Amino acid sequence: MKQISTRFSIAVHILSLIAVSPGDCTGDYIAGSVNTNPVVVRRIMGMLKKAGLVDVRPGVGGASLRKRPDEITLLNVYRAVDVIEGNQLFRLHEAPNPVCPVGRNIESVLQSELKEAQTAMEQRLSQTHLGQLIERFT
Amino acid sequence: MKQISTRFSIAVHILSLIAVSPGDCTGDYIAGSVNTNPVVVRRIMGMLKKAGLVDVRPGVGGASLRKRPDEITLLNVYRAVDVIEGNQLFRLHEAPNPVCPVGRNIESVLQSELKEAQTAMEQRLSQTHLGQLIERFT
DNA sequence: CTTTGTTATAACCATAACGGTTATAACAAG
DNA sequence: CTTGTTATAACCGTTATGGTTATAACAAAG
Repeated sequence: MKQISTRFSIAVHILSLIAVSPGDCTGDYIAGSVNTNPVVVRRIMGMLKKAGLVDVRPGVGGASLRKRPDEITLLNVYRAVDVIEGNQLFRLHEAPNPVCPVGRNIESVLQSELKEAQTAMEQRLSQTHLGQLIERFT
Repeated sequence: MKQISTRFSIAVHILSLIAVSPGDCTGDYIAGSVNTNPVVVRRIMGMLKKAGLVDVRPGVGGASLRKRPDEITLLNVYRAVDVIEGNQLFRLHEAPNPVCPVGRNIESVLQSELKEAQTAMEQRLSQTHLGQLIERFT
């Protein structure tokens, strides 16, 4: 991966729209604001639904939040859209040579060290919630 | 991206090997410890060289560090192997609809917020240096 | 000068993620 | 029954990735 997928930023966009104009949030309307295909939007809304963040029903247009905006953190969204694999931001090369002291230990050493870096990032994501963002969409 | 490329973890592996057994660090030897193809190793060593971390010369086998292990942080390595694009971990969807208040502002709002999360991660990477790692390869 | 072991790099390939697109089915309300 | 919607499968072009082969250039030893 060169970059984390736009699914994340699109998901934040979607949730912001629902928070701001709960009335008209059909897939097509949202797609118009995001500037992408409605199917892309619905795919992501399906993930947000599965994560318990939004309420969408087949057939009936419009979506609604299942939590208050200040209860939805960026980390919640990030997790919902399944944007990194197996909750491991860093991929490690596999099966280094166990005969070599470096090869034998690098996996566990890096694992713990990189996990801390990942946690620092996620911890920062958890400090921002949707409520703070929509204040800035005036 | 689902995950950050193994180039990063392989680069740390390479640098650790050079720090620990400076003598025999040919591309083939390193590839044996990493358990991959020598060309993959040399590609990454080329990046480390370009970043000024390592000294390698065509023809002559063996590599050496250009800085002390405690002067090489994980962030230096991470930057050297060019593992994320344009120094932006998070990719944003482009050209949201400027007519919509959300579409008009989401880019800048997310940009600043996500940059902070990214910085938190990188800041943590910068706190660990190669010297600390090789202590743990006993 | 030639041989040997190396670095450097281009080229190619299979795999997978991504985001867009079309098509089809199912559902709800008027 | 019609209309507008959600849900989802299927396909496609683009790109990153990591492995592989091949070729050139270089340096040291003989």
